[in-house]
Amino acid sequence: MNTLAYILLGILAREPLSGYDLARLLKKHFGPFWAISHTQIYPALAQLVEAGFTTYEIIEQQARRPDKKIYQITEAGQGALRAWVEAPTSPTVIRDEFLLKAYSLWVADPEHMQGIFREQIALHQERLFMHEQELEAKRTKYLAMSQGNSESLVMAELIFKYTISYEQNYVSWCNGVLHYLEQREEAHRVEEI
Amino acid sequence: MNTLAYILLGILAREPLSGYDLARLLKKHFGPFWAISHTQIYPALAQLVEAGFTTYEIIEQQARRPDKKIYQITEAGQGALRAWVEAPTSPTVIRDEFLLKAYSLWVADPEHMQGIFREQIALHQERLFMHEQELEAKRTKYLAMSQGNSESLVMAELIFKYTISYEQNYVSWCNGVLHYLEQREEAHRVEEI
DNA sequence: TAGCACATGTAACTTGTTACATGATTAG
DNA sequence: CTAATCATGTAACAAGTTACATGTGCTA
Repeated sequence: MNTLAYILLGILAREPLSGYDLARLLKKHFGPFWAISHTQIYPALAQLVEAGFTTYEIIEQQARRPDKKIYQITEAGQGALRAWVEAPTSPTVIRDEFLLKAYSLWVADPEHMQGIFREQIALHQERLFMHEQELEAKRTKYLAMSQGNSESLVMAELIFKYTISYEQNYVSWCNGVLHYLEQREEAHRVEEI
Repeated sequence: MNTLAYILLGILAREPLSGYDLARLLKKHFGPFWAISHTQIYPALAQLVEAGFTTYEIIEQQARRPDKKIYQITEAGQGALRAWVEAPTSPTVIRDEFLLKAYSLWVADPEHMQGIFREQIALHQERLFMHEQELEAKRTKYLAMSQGNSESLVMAELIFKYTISYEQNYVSWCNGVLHYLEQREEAHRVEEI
């Protein structure tokens, strides 16, 4: 069982879903911080079934669509998920290609790089906006249901809070570099006169 | 040429180094945000030589140590590096396993999870401290050399600034979750009475 | 005398991405 | 008529990790 398998288990612990639905949910909620393609999901689900952590039932579809397989977590699966959550996590590596480019920024054209940084800022601001909207959506959903499993919703909220602060930090860093680049250009111009 | 090759080029553009030295420098400076093992570095360097982006000279070692290969960036290599830096970067995925565990936090034992979060906080605080120290070291190095390629040092500084703010953000988020867990425990205790 | 620093590499394995494959329905 | 949505999968490839391999000199 690898991380992907536990991600799927974590979602199935909230509600039973098909592989397709899992892919969609993952793209929407986890897209920017853990991209998973459907080609990974299907073998992983088969693995989970083989390990006895999930079962599935085939739903015959109307309108002659391909049959659905709805996956459900088993008790063994819940135990495995819990063990994974409680186990120590090895330190994360960020692996951000853009930061590495920034490290070699000095070899590139400064004016061009201002454009590149503006692009990145726009991208992360868009993500920020998206996450803020999703947080709002979760909040209203949370208020609507006064009973039930509210804790799982609180955790989803906390994840969005993290991604929001992450994107805010990213944008403000990019802005800092951009200001540096602009200032330097200014200084160069003064030198020339 | 993949990202790894350009990372190596980016370092070699600053100073010629051996594979072993590259591995050491990468571990020290890039460790927490782009881990690279030496087993990846050697084939990548061979690839760079084949592409004509680097050359190397063999340095015979005293004390009967294995011979060193010192790699140097070529003009073609500098061009390739620049093209990579100036090219648009596809959006980063964070891929943080701990966040995914947090998403499934509600299935685990709350008291145990407080311990897990305290561990993470300690880890990231340690990293934060490390980065702050390295930033200081870069600053003194930067002030010491009044001439030369100061811009590459400025960029290295900016990277450390990013990692520092990243870790600060991470720690403060973990603290938020921890407070939530503590509060919830408190509430449960009151309920019981 | 055990382990670490130096120095370079290969091979097997795991994980993730891209391309391919099928096939109906519905909206623009 | 083209693209998107629904729905599941396989296969080839790229990237990254772990284990193995060699050999000396220094330190605890």
